[in-house]
Amino acid sequence: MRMTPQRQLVLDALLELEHATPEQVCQHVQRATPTVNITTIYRTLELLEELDLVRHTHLGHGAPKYSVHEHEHVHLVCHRCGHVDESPRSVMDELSAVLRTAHGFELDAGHLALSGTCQSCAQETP
Amino acid sequence: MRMTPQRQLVLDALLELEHATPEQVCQHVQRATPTVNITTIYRTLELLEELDLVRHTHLGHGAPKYSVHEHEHVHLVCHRCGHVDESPRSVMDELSAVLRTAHGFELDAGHLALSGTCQSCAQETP
DNA sequence: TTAAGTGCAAACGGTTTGCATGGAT
DNA sequence: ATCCATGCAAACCGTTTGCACTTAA
Repeated sequence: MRMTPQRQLVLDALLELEHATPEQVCQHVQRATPTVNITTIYRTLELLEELDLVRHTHLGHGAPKYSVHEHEHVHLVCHRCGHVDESPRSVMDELSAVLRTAHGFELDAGHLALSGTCQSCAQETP
Repeated sequence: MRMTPQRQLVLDALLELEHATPEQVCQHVQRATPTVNITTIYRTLELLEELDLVRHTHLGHGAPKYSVHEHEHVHLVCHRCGHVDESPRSVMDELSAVLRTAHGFELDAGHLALSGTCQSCAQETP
């Protein structure tokens, strides 16, 4: 693999943006180098993910979010306001164990988000 | 609301198919009535969801799955083979309580799937 | 001089919109 | 006469593909 300027830019963007859609990564990269094409963003994200440098999470609607593969956490998406909160992975430990024994299922807590109603939205309609 | 033939067909399809994408619902409906347009499927699914007769779940990639709003369960999606298993909602009770106290987050266990590796895929690469 | 990386355009799957027609009240 | 529901076509967003051009090994 060659660490081309484009690839470095994508990685830099992810380090800065924390969680970003391919589209957002592209915009960020294009501020520095406007010629970079979104196709390259997609291809680079796929590559970086194969190298385990990057992960993506499906938040429910629309495009997935990419982030550097560190500090894993669980995503809590509010389906009313769209706000995304985070919780340490450890909150899933118990569930993880249950699913393993009951289904033989190895949970990957980071990959899919949890959906629900966030605190402030829940207060609006008590 | 008027229960038109099209709407009844969509509801019937969901009762029969259990979990289906809008596309799959459409194909099923069109076997009985080929003239029904996919736009109507989308509009009807949205309507039925507002009436709480129907729910949709994001399984990660591609189109969401719709089902009649009964016997709620958690979806376990294998990100290797794509297989979807189900688990009773109660497996999330503990997590649900933790998220409520720690984040004020009201978990909606049915709406988003859990991602991981299913039993048979896990055995292939032990 | 071969292979990998890129940009561009075009296709794609899934979804939404605008608009004109049709039926039920 | 009005309004809701439908079909159709076109636009839309996010993503992937094919292909030609470039560049580094």
